[in-house]
Amino acid sequence: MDLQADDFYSALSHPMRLRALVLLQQEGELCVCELTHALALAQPVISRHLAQLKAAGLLLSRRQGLWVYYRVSDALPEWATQVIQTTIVGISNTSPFQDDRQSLQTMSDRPNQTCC
Amino acid sequence: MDLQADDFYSALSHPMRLRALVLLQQEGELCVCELTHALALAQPVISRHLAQLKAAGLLLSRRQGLWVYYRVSDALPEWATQVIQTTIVGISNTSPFQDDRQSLQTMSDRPNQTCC
DNA sequence: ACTATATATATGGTTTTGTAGATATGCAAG
DNA sequence: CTTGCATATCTACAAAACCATATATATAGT
Repeated sequence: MDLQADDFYSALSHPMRLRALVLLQQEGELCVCELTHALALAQPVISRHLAQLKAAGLLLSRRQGLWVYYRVSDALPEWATQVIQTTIVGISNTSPFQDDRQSLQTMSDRPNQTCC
Repeated sequence: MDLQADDFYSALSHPMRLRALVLLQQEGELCVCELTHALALAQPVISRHLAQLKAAGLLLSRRQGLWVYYRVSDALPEWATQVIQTTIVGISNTSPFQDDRQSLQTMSDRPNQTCC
Protein backbone atom coordinates (compact mmCIF):
# COMPACT_ATOMS: atom_id res chain seq x y z
CA MET A 1 0.00 0.00 0.00
CA ASP A 2 2.44 2.67 -1.10
CA LEU A 3 0.37 5.77 -1.48
CA GLN A 4 0.52 7.49 -4.86
CA ALA A 5 0.77 11.25 -4.51
CA ASP A 6 -2.02 11.99 -6.96
CA ASP A 7 -4.34 9.53 -5.22
CA PHE A 8 -3.54 11.22 -1.96
CA TYR A 9 -4.39 14.61 -3.40
CA SER A 10 -7.57 13.25 -5.00
CA ALA A 11 -8.68 12.23 -1.56
CA LEU A 12 -8.18 15.78 -0.31
CA SER A 13 -9.81 17.36 -3.33
CA HIS A 14 -13.37 17.23 -2.00
CA PRO A 15 -14.45 19.90 0.50
CA MET A 16 -16.12 17.42 2.80
CA ARG A 17 -13.26 14.97 2.80
CA LEU A 18 -10.80 17.70 3.58
CA ARG A 19 -12.99 19.00 6.38
CA ALA A 20 -13.33 15.52 7.85
CA LEU A 21 -9.62 14.83 7.63
CA VAL A 22 -8.68 18.12 9.25
CA LEU A 23 -11.14 17.53 12.05
CA LEU A 24 -9.92 14.00 12.64
CA GLN A 25 -6.32 15.09 12.69
CA GLN A 26 -7.18 17.73 15.24
CA GLU A 27 -9.44 15.64 17.43
CA GLY A 28 -7.71 12.30 17.15
CA GLU A 29 -10.70 10.01 16.80
CA LEU A 30 -14.35 10.61 16.03
CA CYS A 31 -17.38 8.45 15.38
CA VAL A 32 -19.62 8.93 12.37
CA CYS A 33 -22.32 10.61 14.41
CA GLU A 34 -19.87 13.22 15.67
CA LEU A 35 -18.69 13.95 12.17
CA THR A 36 -22.27 14.10 10.95
CA HIS A 37 -23.02 16.68 13.59
CA ALA A 38 -19.86 18.72 13.11
CA LEU A 39 -20.05 18.88 9.34
CA ALA A 40 -23.85 19.19 9.29
CA LEU A 41 -24.31 16.74 6.46
CA ALA A 42 -26.45 13.66 5.92
CA GLN A 43 -25.08 10.48 7.43
CA PRO A 44 -24.91 8.45 4.19
CA VAL A 45 -22.88 11.22 2.60
CA ILE A 46 -20.44 11.18 5.48
CA SER A 47 -20.14 7.40 5.46
CA ARG A 48 -19.45 7.32 1.77
CA HIS A 49 -16.63 9.82 1.89
CA LEU A 50 -15.14 8.23 4.97
CA ALA A 51 -15.13 4.94 3.10
CA GLN A 52 -13.23 6.63 0.28
CA LEU A 53 -10.65 8.07 2.63
CA LYS A 54 -10.25 4.68 4.24
CA ALA A 55 -9.92 2.95 0.87
CA ALA A 56 -7.22 5.46 -0.06
CA GLY A 57 -5.36 4.51 3.11
CA LEU A 58 -5.74 7.85 4.86
CA LEU A 59 -8.07 6.66 7.59
CA LEU A 60 -8.46 3.67 9.86
CA SER A 61 -11.64 2.63 11.58
CA ARG A 62 -12.63 0.66 14.63
CA ARG A 63 -16.02 -0.54 15.76
CA GLN A 64 -17.07 -0.18 19.36
CA GLY A 65 -20.63 -1.28 20.01
CA LEU A 66 -22.91 0.71 17.80
CA TRP A 67 -20.30 3.27 16.93
CA VAL A 68 -17.57 3.21 14.33
CA TYR A 69 -14.62 5.43 15.12
CA TYR A 70 -12.40 6.83 12.42
CA ARG A 71 -8.91 8.20 12.84
CA VAL A 72 -6.06 9.31 10.60
CA SER A 73 -3.82 6.40 9.75
CA ASP A 74 -0.48 6.24 11.50
CA ALA A 75 1.05 4.44 8.53
CA LEU A 76 1.14 7.35 6.13
CA PRO A 77 4.36 8.29 4.40
CA GLU A 78 6.26 11.04 6.13
CA TRP A 79 5.57 13.59 3.41
CA ALA A 80 1.81 12.97 3.52
CA THR A 81 1.70 13.50 7.26
CA GLN A 82 3.65 16.71 6.85
CA VAL A 83 1.34 17.92 4.11
CA ILE A 84 -1.67 17.38 6.35
CA GLN A 85 0.02 19.21 9.19
CA THR A 86 1.06 22.11 6.99
CA THR A 87 -2.46 22.38 5.64
CA ILE A 88 -3.92 22.50 9.11
CA VAL A 89 -1.53 25.20 10.20
CA GLY A 90 -2.37 27.17 7.10
CA ILE A 91 -6.13 26.92 6.97
CA SER A 92 -7.60 25.63 10.22
CA ASN A 93 -8.38 29.13 11.47
CA THR A 94 -10.50 29.84 8.41
CA SER A 95 -14.01 28.91 7.39
CA PRO A 96 -15.42 26.29 7.42
CA PHE A 97 -12.77 24.46 9.42
CA GLN A 98 -13.02 26.69 12.44
CA ASP A 99 -16.81 26.38 12.52
CA ASP A 100 -16.67 22.60 12.20
CA ARG A 101 -14.62 22.35 15.33
CA GLN A 102 -16.86 24.77 17.16
CA SER A 103 -19.87 22.79 16.03
CA LEU A 104 -18.37 19.60 17.38
CA GLN A 105 -17.73 21.16 20.76
CA THR A 106 -21.33 22.26 21.09
CA MET A 107 -22.62 18.78 20.38
CA SER A 108 -24.47 17.31 23.32
CA ASP A 109 -24.41 13.63 24.27
CA ARG A 110 -21.20 12.75 22.52
CA PRO A 111 -20.25 9.10 22.88
CA ASN A 112 -17.12 8.08 24.73
CA GLN A 113 -17.50 11.02 27.11
CA THR A 114 -21.06 10.85 28.39
CA CYS A 115 -23.16 8.69 26.11
CA CYS A 116 -24.86 9.04 22.71
CA MET B 1 -8.74 34.95 -5.59
CA ASP B 2 -7.64 33.45 -2.31
CA LEU B 3 -6.93 29.83 -3.04
CA GLN B 4 -9.33 27.30 -1.55
CA ALA B 5 -7.51 24.28 -0.19
CA ASP B 6 -9.72 21.75 -1.95
CA ASP B 7 -9.26 23.54 -5.28
CA PHE B 8 -5.54 23.48 -4.72
CA TYR B 9 -5.63 19.75 -4.09
CA SER B 10 -7.89 19.17 -7.09
CA ALA B 11 -5.20 20.77 -9.19
CA LEU B 12 -2.64 18.30 -7.85
CA SER B 13 -4.94 15.31 -8.17
CA HIS B 14 -4.06 14.43 -11.74
CA PRO B 15 -0.82 12.55 -12.43
CA MET B 16 0.15 14.78 -15.29
CA ARG B 17 -0.56 18.00 -13.49
CA LEU B 18 1.45 16.87 -10.52
CA ARG B 19 4.32 15.82 -12.75
CA ALA B 20 4.27 19.17 -14.54
CA LEU B 21 4.14 21.12 -11.31
CA VAL B 22 7.01 19.19 -9.77
CA LEU B 23 9.11 19.66 -12.87
CA LEU B 24 8.38 23.38 -13.03
CA GLN B 25 9.20 23.85 -9.39
CA GLN B 26 12.49 22.06 -9.92
CA GLU B 27 13.46 23.70 -13.18
CA GLY B 28 12.06 27.16 -12.63
CA GLU B 29 10.54 27.87 -16.01
CA LEU B 30 9.73 25.70 -18.99
CA CYS B 31 7.99 26.17 -22.29
CA VAL B 32 5.22 23.91 -23.51
CA CYS B 33 7.45 22.07 -25.91
CA GLU B 34 9.86 21.17 -23.12
CA LEU B 35 7.04 19.86 -20.97
CA THR B 36 5.63 17.97 -23.91
CA HIS B 37 8.96 16.31 -24.40
CA ALA B 38 9.66 15.61 -20.74
CA LEU B 39 6.24 14.17 -19.97
CA ALA B 40 5.93 12.44 -23.34
CA LEU B 41 2.32 13.42 -23.88
CA ALA B 42 0.38 15.05 -26.67
CA GLN B 43 0.66 18.82 -26.82
CA PRO B 44 -3.08 19.59 -26.51
CA VAL B 45 -3.23 17.46 -23.39
CA ILE B 46 -0.34 19.36 -21.87
CA SER B 47 -1.80 22.72 -22.81
CA ARG B 48 -5.16 21.92 -21.31
CA HIS B 49 -3.74 20.83 -17.98
CA LEU B 50 -1.42 23.82 -17.85
CA ALA B 51 -4.42 26.04 -18.46
CA GLN B 52 -6.14 24.37 -15.49
CA LEU B 53 -3.17 24.92 -13.23
CA LYS B 54 -2.99 28.53 -14.35
CA ALA B 55 -6.72 29.05 -13.78
CA ALA B 56 -6.32 27.64 -10.28
CA GLY B 57 -3.63 30.22 -9.66
CA LEU B 58 -0.75 27.77 -9.34
CA LEU B 59 1.07 28.78 -12.51
CA LEU B 60 1.92 31.94 -14.37
CA SER B 61 2.80 32.17 -18.03
CA ARG B 62 4.74 34.49 -20.23
CA ARG B 63 5.05 34.60 -23.98
CA GLN B 64 8.40 35.08 -25.63
CA GLY B 65 8.22 34.97 -29.36
CA LEU B 66 6.69 31.70 -30.38
CA TRP B 67 7.16 30.12 -26.99
CA VAL B 68 5.02 30.30 -23.92
CA TYR B 69 6.86 29.77 -20.68
CA TYR B 70 5.15 28.53 -17.55
CA ARG B 71 6.41 28.86 -14.01
CA VAL B 72 5.07 28.26 -10.52
CA SER B 73 3.36 31.35 -9.21
CA ASP B 74 5.22 33.37 -6.61
CA ALA B 75 1.94 34.55 -5.10
CA LEU B 76 0.86 31.29 -3.52
CA PRO B 77 -0.08 31.16 0.14
CA GLU B 78 2.74 30.07 2.39
CA TRP B 79 1.15 26.71 3.22
CA ALA B 80 0.67 25.85 -0.48
CA THR B 81 4.31 26.55 -1.26
CA GLN B 82 5.34 24.39 1.66
CA VAL B 83 3.06 21.57 0.55
CA ILE B 84 4.62 21.59 -2.89
CA GLN B 85 8.11 21.60 -1.40
CA THR B 86 7.29 18.77 0.99
CA THR B 87 5.84 16.75 -1.85
CA ILE B 88 8.94 17.22 -3.96
CA VAL B 89 11.21 16.17 -1.14
CA GLY B 90 9.02 13.12 -0.55
CA ILE B 91 8.49 11.84 -4.06
CA SER B 92 10.84 13.47 -6.57
CA ASN B 93 13.29 10.60 -6.44
CA THR B 94 10.60 8.11 -7.43
CA SER B 95 9.00 7.23 -10.73
CA PRO B 96 7.86 8.95 -12.87
CA PHE B 97 9.23 12.21 -11.51
CA GLN B 98 12.83 11.19 -11.73
CA ASP B 99 12.42 9.99 -15.30
CA ASP B 100 10.69 13.20 -16.34
CA ARG B 101 13.65 15.24 -15.29
CA GLN B 102 16.02 12.89 -17.01
CA SER B 103 13.92 13.06 -20.11
CA LEU B 104 14.06 16.83 -20.09
CA GLN B 105 17.82 16.84 -19.83
CA THR B 106 18.19 14.61 -22.84
CA MET B 107 16.05 16.87 -24.99
CA SER B 108 17.98 18.40 -27.83
CA ASP B 109 17.42 21.91 -29.19
CA ARG B 110 15.80 23.37 -26.14
CA PRO B 111 14.79 27.00 -26.56
CA ASN B 112 16.36 29.74 -24.49
CA GLN B 113 19.66 27.88 -24.66
CA THR B 114 20.12 27.07 -28.30
CA CYS B 115 16.86 27.19 -30.15
CA CYS B 116 13.71 25.01 -30.51
C1' DA C 1 -35.27 -16.51 26.23
C1' DC C 2 -37.87 -14.65 22.13
C1' DT C 3 -39.63 -11.30 19.35
C1' DA C 4 -39.91 -6.69 18.11
C1' DT C 5 -37.91 -2.37 17.68
C1' DA C 6 -34.65 1.45 18.01
C1' DT C 7 -30.10 3.22 16.96
C1' DA C 8 -25.73 3.81 14.32
C1' DT C 9 -23.70 2.95 10.17
C1' DA C 10 -23.14 1.04 5.40
C1' DT C 11 -24.50 0.12 0.75
C1' DG C 12 -27.51 -0.24 -3.76
C1' DG C 13 -29.45 1.75 -7.77
C1' DT C 14 -30.18 5.72 -10.54
C1' DT C 15 -29.50 10.04 -12.45
C1' DT C 16 -26.63 13.89 -13.00
C1' DT C 17 -22.43 16.23 -13.32
C1' DG C 18 -17.71 16.61 -14.18
C1' DT C 19 -13.32 15.23 -16.21
C1' DA C 20 -10.20 12.89 -19.67
C1' DG C 21 -8.32 11.75 -24.13
C1' DA C 22 -8.29 12.19 -29.21
C1' DT C 23 -8.66 14.72 -33.28
C1' DA C 24 -9.26 18.76 -35.72
C1' DT C 25 -9.14 23.54 -36.08
C1' DG C 26 -7.91 28.49 -34.73
C1' DC C 27 -4.65 32.02 -33.80
C1' DA C 28 -0.42 34.64 -32.70
C1' DA C 29 4.38 35.45 -33.97
C1' DG C 30 7.83 35.54 -37.08
C1' DC D 1 3.08 29.76 -44.71
C1' DT D 2 5.40 27.60 -40.95
C1' DT D 3 5.99 26.98 -36.07
C1' DG D 4 4.31 26.80 -31.28
C1' DC D 5 0.48 26.84 -28.62
C1' DA D 6 -4.56 27.15 -27.42
C1' DT D 7 -9.17 25.74 -27.82
C1' DA D 8 -13.52 23.37 -29.61
C1' DT D 9 -15.94 19.29 -30.22
C1' DC D 10 -16.98 14.76 -29.42
C1' DT D 11 -17.01 10.57 -26.92
C1' DA D 12 -16.04 7.82 -22.88
C1' DC D 13 -15.79 7.28 -18.21
C1' DA D 14 -15.45 8.41 -13.29
C1' DA D 15 -17.39 10.94 -9.47
C1' DA D 16 -21.15 12.83 -6.83
C1' DA D 17 -25.91 13.65 -5.28
C1' DC D 18 -29.98 11.53 -4.01
C1' DC D 19 -33.28 8.36 -2.10
C1' DA D 20 -34.09 4.18 -0.34
C1' DT D 21 -32.84 0.21 2.02
C1' DA D 22 -29.73 -3.20 4.23
C1' DT D 23 -26.84 -4.70 8.27
C1' DA D 24 -25.31 -4.94 12.81
C1' DT D 25 -25.68 -4.06 17.58
C1' DA D 26 -28.25 -2.82 21.52
C1' DT D 27 -32.51 -2.41 24.21
C1' DA D 28 -37.46 -3.21 25.55
C1' DG D 29 -41.59 -5.88 26.23
C1' DT D 30 -43.69 -10.10 27.13
